[in-house]
Amino acid sequence: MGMLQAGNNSHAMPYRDEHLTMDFTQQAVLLDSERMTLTRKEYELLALLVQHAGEIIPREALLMQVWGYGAEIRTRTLDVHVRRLRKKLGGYADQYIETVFGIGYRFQPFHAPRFCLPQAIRTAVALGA
Amino acid sequence: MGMLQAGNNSHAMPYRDEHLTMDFTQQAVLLDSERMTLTRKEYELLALLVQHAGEIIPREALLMQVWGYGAEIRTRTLDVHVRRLRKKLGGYADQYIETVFGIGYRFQPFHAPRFCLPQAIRTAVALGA
DNA sequence: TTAACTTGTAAAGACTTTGTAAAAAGTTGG
DNA sequence: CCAACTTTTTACAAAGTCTTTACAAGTTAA
Repeated sequence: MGMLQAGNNSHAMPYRDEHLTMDFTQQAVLLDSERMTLTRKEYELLALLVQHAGEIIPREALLMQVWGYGAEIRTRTLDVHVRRLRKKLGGYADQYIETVFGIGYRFQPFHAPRFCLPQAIRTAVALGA
Repeated sequence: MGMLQAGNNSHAMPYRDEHLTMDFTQQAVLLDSERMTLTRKEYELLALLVQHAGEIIPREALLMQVWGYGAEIRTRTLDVHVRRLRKKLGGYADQYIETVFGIGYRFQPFHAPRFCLPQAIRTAVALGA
């Protein structure tokens, strides 16, 4: 259902749009064909967002999945990491990582249509599943 | 799955890119057509990295495969060997041997702008999936 | 509008990991 | 045994990562 999958998704299908490519097997990210070097936490955060592209991921879920924090922990480290990610995404930052006030963040594929299905569903549809 | 193969890979396919050639049968390495003389450990380290080009190899795996060390052993000998390898790779060192902080090292083929995806996935991508 | 709350940002600190040079230890062939 | 070469250790230096702090800026609801 709405649950985020836990654990290692290194076998997930690669993500690709006009500017961003993400290979979860090789833990490699390209932005306009240039290698992006991300720290581990940055990578895990981006991976989680990208693998749920189009979905709002609550702060709590991110802190849970990436940091293992429970709901009681108060920290600003997520914000700091989002900021660094955005910086590394350059001019596309605002396009890609959207803040959903009071809830969390959402990754949007580049030039996402107004109504956008999550990556997993789009992939399934494209494959005729 | 993600396991590194152990043992002797002298029969593996040779590696070749714009600057580097590696023949595992003859244990011969050429850098810009010049023969590179590597010590045994240097050769084994480079061979292991090259045979898994594009993949991150954890320090532990390298220490296991090349040195036979277990996870408990603390040593800096891997770093020293990487350094000497890089020195012998000259100006291409940083291009070829990437440090993945907190994890290990990764050999990248020269000018590898795109991911090397498995055949099945490349086919799917090519078909527009 | 204002008060309460949420997010953005810069900078600093604590800590861990990696790089490097040099010396010590181990190995090999003559 | 000696000399040359290879490998490992040692001891720091350098670099990287993550978190917190403190405050600015933005958002919402009354």
